Amino acid sequence: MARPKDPAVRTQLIERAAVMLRAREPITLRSLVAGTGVSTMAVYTHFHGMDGLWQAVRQEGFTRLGARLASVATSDDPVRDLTALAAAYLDNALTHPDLYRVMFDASVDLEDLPAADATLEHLVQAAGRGRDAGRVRADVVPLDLAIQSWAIGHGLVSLVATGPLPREALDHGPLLLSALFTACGDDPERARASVEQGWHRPAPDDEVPRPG
Amino acid sequence: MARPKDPAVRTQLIERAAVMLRAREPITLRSLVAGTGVSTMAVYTHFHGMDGLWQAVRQEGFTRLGARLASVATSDDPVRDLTALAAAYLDNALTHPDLYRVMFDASVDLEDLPAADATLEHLVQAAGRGRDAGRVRADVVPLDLAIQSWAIGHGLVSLVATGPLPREALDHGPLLLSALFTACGDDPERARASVEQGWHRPAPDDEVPRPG
DNA sequence: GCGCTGAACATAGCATTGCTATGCCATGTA
DNA sequence: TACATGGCATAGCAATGCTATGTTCAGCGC
Repeated sequence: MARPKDPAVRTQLIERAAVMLRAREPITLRSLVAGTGVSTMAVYTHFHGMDGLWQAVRQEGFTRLGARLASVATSDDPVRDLTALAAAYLDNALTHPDLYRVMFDASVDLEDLPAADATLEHLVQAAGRGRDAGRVRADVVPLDLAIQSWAIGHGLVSLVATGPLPREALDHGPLLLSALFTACGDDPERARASVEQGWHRPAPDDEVPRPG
Repeated sequence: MARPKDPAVRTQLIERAAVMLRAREPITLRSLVAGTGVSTMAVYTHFHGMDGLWQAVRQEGFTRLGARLASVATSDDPVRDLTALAAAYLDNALTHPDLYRVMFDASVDLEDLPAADATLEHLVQAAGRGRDAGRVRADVVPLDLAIQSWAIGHGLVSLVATGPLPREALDHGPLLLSALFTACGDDPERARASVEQGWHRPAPDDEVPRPG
């Protein structure tokens, strides 16, 4: 009955926005559609304006983060796994700092909550396995432990990626995590060993040439 | 030799920007100077443009945060004090969420680093007293403990103030802090008691009517 | 198979944005 | 008191997000 939207246009614009974000190019309505062959109106048919585009970009950021976390293999050591998830979280944020900032800097509106929850779910699963394995006390709610791990990871990486702390501050991660796991009932030395196994120093930023 | 700048204009503009930020009004060059009696050029003579204004607003945010932290009384229990500083940090961020976002959301440029360091210094002092009092091990570097406390506080409050977590997530603060202090050598029960004394539930947001 | 409907898309123009060029004038110095 | 210098006001610029209007093309009834 009418001409259908081209889904490729939507993904193309999101992808291009992500690329421009990474290249530190300012993302304006006109610069976004320049070179794509579509006009500015496409942004309005697909996203209802620039706000909707940013929301879609945030969604894409959470999707990629979810994929990154899903790629973390689960082992028979849930504490190690939870640490590895936190490390992957940091790594993702440092690899895509601009995308990460868009995800969390702007006020997260209600539309984004499910995406954020899906991210958290990965941590909740690992925390649950930690409880099942007896590594943390039975009265520890997996969601709580997940949130606590998230707060540590987010606090560290946001102070480093877009904040005042130098990159070395990330080295505080293992101590903070093992402190948390110990407080939740794990044996201190065992927690420390698991964290050391799961932790890996985040990779340095990809070098992206600035425009101009 | 020439007409001196009026310092009152500068503080007036910063103050007005903070008020507008709090009222969630969009801060534009023209809306900022509207009603002040000064023209748009004042922003350029005093701040060299809007970027400089935002920088000054960030500076003001750090200044107020520093004043808030300075108002935290020191006691004979450094662990309690460090907790109270963290609680004051959260309280400040929740009382001025928009100012807090401006402080940390935008890339912190080099000009802002001294202000951020001054904030951190309050925590470093308390951490140092904690070490002097033997509450944490002698090999714990005060700066490290301060950064770790900061990461916990910032992670929690930024996920709550401008992020996806509900306000109740702040209740994880005591556990995270006491876990940290315990990991740094304090007696677990003693740490828990000190944290409980220093912690106070942040006050709810001031109700500010939205424009329009 | 054909014309109609209606949504996707292109074009053009709007108000508003941050910024700059220019002129005026107050103020400290000589 | 005359001058020079920099703060401040005015006006206008390019660029921004958005909307009004026109054009085109996919899908349905006959």
